[in-house]
Amino acid sequence: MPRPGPRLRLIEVAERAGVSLATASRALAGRDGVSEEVAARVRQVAQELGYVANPYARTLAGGASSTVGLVVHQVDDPYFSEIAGGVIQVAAEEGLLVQICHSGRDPDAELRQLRHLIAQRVGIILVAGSGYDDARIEAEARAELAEFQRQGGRVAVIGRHALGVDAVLPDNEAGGRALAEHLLDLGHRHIAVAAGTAGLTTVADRLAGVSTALHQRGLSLDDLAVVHCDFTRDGGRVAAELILRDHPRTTAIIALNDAMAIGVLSTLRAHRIPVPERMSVVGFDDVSVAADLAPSLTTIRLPMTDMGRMALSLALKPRSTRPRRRSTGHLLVVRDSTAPAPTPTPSPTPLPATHTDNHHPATTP
Amino acid sequence: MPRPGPRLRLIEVAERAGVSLATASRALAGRDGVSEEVAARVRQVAQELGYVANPYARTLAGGASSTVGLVVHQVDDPYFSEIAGGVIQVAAEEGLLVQICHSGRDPDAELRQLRHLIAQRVGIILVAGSGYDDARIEAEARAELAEFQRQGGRVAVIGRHALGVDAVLPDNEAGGRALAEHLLDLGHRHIAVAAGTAGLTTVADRLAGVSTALHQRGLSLDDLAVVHCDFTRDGGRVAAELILRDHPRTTAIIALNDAMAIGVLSTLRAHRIPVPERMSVVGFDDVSVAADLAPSLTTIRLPMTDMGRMALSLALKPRSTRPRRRSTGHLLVVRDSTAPAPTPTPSPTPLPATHTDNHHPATTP
DNA sequence: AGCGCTTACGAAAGCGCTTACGTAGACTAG
DNA sequence: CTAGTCTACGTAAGCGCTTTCGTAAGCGCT
Repeated sequence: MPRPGPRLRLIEVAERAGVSLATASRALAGRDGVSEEVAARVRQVAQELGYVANPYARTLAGGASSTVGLVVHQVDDPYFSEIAGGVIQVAAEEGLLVQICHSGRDPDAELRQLRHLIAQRVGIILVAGSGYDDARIEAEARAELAEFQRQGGRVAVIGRHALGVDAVLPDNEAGGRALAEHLLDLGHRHIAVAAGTAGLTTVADRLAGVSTALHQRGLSLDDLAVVHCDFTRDGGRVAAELILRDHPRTTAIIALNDAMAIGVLSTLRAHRIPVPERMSVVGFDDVSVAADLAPSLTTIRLPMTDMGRMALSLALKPRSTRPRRRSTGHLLVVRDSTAPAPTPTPSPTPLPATHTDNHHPATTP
Repeated sequence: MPRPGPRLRLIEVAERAGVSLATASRALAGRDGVSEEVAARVRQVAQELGYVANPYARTLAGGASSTVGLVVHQVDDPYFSEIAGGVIQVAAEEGLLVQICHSGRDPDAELRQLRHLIAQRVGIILVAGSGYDDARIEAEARAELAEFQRQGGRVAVIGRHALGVDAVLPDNEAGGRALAEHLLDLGHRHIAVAAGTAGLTTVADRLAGVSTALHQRGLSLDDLAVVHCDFTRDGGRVAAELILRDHPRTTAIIALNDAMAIGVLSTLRAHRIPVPERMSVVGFDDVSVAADLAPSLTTIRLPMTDMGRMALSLALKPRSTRPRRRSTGHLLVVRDSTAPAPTPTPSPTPLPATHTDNHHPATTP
């Protein structure tokens, strides 16, 4: 088993292979200008010696930096940790390093992190998480990233459309529509939305989908109570309290992500409101615990891990003239938290919930 | 607002401040040998220009690398993502970068990642997650880390004791004991353990705690059914199936982490076995969803985020002669998944569960 | 044979920083 | 007043790599 000595340098490999430093470098980088025979020998020696190039020297000397910077809201949010998992998988396959930093869903902090990553000369920047409804911030971020790309950096984002770079776009609008249609099909007419902070584009997009569905069914938006709180579990708790207080006729709550849905369920449980018999609840994202809640959560499945993989794969391709876009697709997963709307005089035996999937697929397929 | 130009170098800062390159370097690094007056001027200029040192050049030139490598099983496991969150917090405060890689709970992969990080010349290595009951692997890892430290690297681990480095040690044994005592107090006498893979030290330690508690109460281990499966939710599912099949008298299941507990609950629900009325279930870790499950999960709370913070803080201190150890402490959190053991002839109205905490504390305190 | 062209390789110049080492000038000591 | 000691700073030598440039050899062509 090759044990890399204290500091094994390329020159050692080169000498051992009987070639010059330059040739060894070229051989290992797969550049041409080296005969296949010599290249093979160099690789062989490097392998035997367990040589790993010093990335600092390599980058300093002008090679592309092999580290990818990933900006997320918080890694300990399941949505982002799954994305990060996907990114790390691909990075490992490609021999890249992943640096993770937090934006804390704060536009200014995000911009700072972006600048920091650029100053650190990472080769690839990935930004995950909603954009902001703030023209100044978005413009600055856009300019910063454009300049970074002009200097050879590669960028991809997940879930934002206004940055002029390759993007993986979750089906927010379509998912919102599917959620609303599902509830409408179940007969709900008094629907409330536990929405995240106004100003997040993800929130706006999902909400737009909900509105569209209502419109198409000829319902006015007056029937829709929208409550904006934090885009977190605690925000969901607060939102549910507000909905119960201000919109007592509500029979279904759409939480715009699973974290909020968990908060909503928690509040409903505290108020002893049976779900789904008296109140249906839906979430969005399908984080892995959604299937294990009680009741298990009807939600929109987004392929978070794949989104992470896709984002890095996009960034790895040579840059195209126009920004690429990849849609994620989505899937309505109906579980136990939704049921037909209660009739004004509640039926003694409520119908069982429509039920297509009670268990989450294995986490390690 | 300072916008770092294409490539702003230290020499520019030095010239602008009217000093030499060396002086500028010393001033920014806070070395002495520079008058406070000059140092202040240099810092001032650097600030104005938005100068950020090129970390590759800095590291190559012999300065300590400012990146910390974090090895976890999987970031998308809540246990590890919370730890990672803590590490990232401290890193941000200290201006460090965090590189995350996966070991996949595979000893060989972990060793590879370790070597890779060392080859990448990170300055600090943090390893989170159980150790392995494999003398060869542990010895190799130990040797690798010792050599890394000999060359000035800093290391801290979370949850492993055999590596001869600073360690943050979760209260696995004590937690296991507390769990078992809780169930014994509730009158359970036929207890089963859904244990993770044999060979993980975390599993062994927690199990040891359970055994100790049984012994102290004068119970033989024959009353304890231990089933080893994967240390994951799916492992918990399988374990529960086996327990139901092979140990039908069981009235309480100790899952050695929350992931397994979630799997256990899932299987019990599928079998329509009421929890906690007919079967009590406990977990370990208190991941943030534990409070939101149905029933909410009685478990041992470990301060994962703090563990991450502590680990990096330890590594940041100058190395001590003997490895430091920090215990995490633990807290038994009793929720709704545990209740008194059912009497052989089940009482018509089972007692309500002991109940001290039904809600998880806010995620962003 | 002589010319240009290509191919395979080596020599050497940096990349942007840190840090020995050298050297003024300002002291104290004898 | 000279020798020794600090202190504050500049000069220059790398850190380990990539890459430009130069060159010798091999090829086909006139």
